[in-house]
Amino acid sequence: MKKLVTVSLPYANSEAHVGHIAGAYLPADIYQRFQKLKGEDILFLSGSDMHGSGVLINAENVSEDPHSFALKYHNKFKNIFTKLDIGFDIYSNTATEIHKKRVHDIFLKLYKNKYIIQKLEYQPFCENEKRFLPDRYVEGACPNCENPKVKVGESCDKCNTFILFDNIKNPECKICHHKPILKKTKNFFLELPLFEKEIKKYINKKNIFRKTVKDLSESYIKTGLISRSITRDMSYGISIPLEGFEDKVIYVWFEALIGYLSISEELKGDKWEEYWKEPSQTIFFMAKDNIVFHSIILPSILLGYNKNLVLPYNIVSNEYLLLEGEKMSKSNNHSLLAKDALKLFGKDNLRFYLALNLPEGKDFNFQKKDLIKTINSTLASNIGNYINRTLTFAYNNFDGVIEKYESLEDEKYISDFFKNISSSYDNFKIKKAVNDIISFSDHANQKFDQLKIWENKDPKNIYILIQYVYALSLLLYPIIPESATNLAKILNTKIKTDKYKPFWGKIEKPYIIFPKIENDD
RNA sequence: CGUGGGGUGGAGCAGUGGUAGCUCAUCAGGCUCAUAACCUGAAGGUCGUUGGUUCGAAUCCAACCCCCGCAACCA
Repeated sequence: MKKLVTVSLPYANSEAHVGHIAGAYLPADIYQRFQKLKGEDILFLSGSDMHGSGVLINAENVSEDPHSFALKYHNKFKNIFTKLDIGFDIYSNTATEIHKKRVHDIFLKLYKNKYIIQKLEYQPFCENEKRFLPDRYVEGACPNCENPKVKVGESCDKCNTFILFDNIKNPECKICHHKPILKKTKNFFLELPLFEKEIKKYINKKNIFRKTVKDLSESYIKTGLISRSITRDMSYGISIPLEGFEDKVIYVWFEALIGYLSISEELKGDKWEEYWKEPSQTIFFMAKDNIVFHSIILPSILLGYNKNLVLPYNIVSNEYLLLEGEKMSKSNNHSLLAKDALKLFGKDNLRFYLALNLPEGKDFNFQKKDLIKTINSTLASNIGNYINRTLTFAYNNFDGVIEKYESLEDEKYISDFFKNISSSYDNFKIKKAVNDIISFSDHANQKFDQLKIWENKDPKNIYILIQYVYALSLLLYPIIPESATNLAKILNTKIKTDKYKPFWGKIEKPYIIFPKIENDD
């Protein structure tokens, strides 16, 4: 079956940190790797979001051209994903011609169908700077408590009043402190209320959604959907495909969502729609702040554009990662970039630790000390040591030759276990799968003791024990592909299935695949 | 009543109606094939508080307490 697996597009104005990886990219990769093992036809994609004021402002700060600035960060993302074995079929960006064409096509179609309409509205404008002022560029005093330092679009720290341009006192331009005026401007609006009924029905039926996804979407919809402006007075971004709007661009959140379609097309050409139509499923991984874009706005765009396109089959969101007990923050220099974590711990140690602790249900506190402890006690001492003691024993006592026997009890245990894991993955319980694999390794270690192979040196026993090693190579592959592949090489086999079948044959000289991390405290 | 999440043995977590679980740490045994690794057993929890629903509540409901995020870079 065809499945489209995507991860939300990262904003090309900063580098990936461990939170990005744990919150979205790693769980998506593990999921898609497993599905590929099962033989599903997976298209796994993402790409950098190249536009938006965040990119523009950051680029201006360092006096760079916004496009080359974004491209620089795009390449950094691409590079770190490759280094972390996030196995995208395509990682592109939203600055391509294909993307622009698709956005224009969708924009015009929605416009023609009156799902996008023009509205005149008044926006704060600074005559001194000769520019429209986005929300937070207008400062003033709170209308309720007179607190002199509030910004439009935020809540007052003191009394929690939400500040609007309509109610702020003594407004001034943040840049030059002149008083802004209201100036008429024409913008385009996406008429979300037209989709409200269908979206409500859609979300209601989606029992596969995690609790947060459902709750957040429902609470967003509860108060009724409102039209949202999808254009901005800016020079950087995707142009509006109508005459007379050369000084405006399409707002980034509208166009970035379309990236999923255009990037599909970029890789698959004319066949891209096959991944977006029945019976294909589309699955979106992201952190929790992106939920409503995917559960409400993307479905609305799809409904308005082409009724044959499927709505998201699942939206898999994760909570946040804390670092050493505190929220990550660049300005406080409290952040761990993915590339630094990679250097410190190594790819598979990092992947394994994050996978075991994915913030699926609640925030997870990433601690370096805990990582070292966890890797040493589970991946090295439990799983790694089991693999090593078994392989070494086979190599030293049986010349690495595993003869075929039968052990129905163990073979059944392993097959049943595989079914369990498969159902965990299919239900997007990735963390549970990783935890279960550790229990599997526990069971294998117990088996080793019970069989007392060092006394009897029975070839049937090594056959039994090696079944667990082979099983581990398959089980670990989605989580730590490189190490699992190395293990498969020792076993002289290849990883290409999610099903367990009895294993025998000649193995290569083993070595320690999962060394401990030296603690240099 | 601003809002979302969370409060489970020393630490980190799982567990959404039916005898409280896992990993680490602690203690006592065992084993020696292995990365001083592995196995067995023990101790340790009034599941934030109070009240309610129920034959039965960590799990459902209500109220309250505490912690974290919700201004900016930022998933």
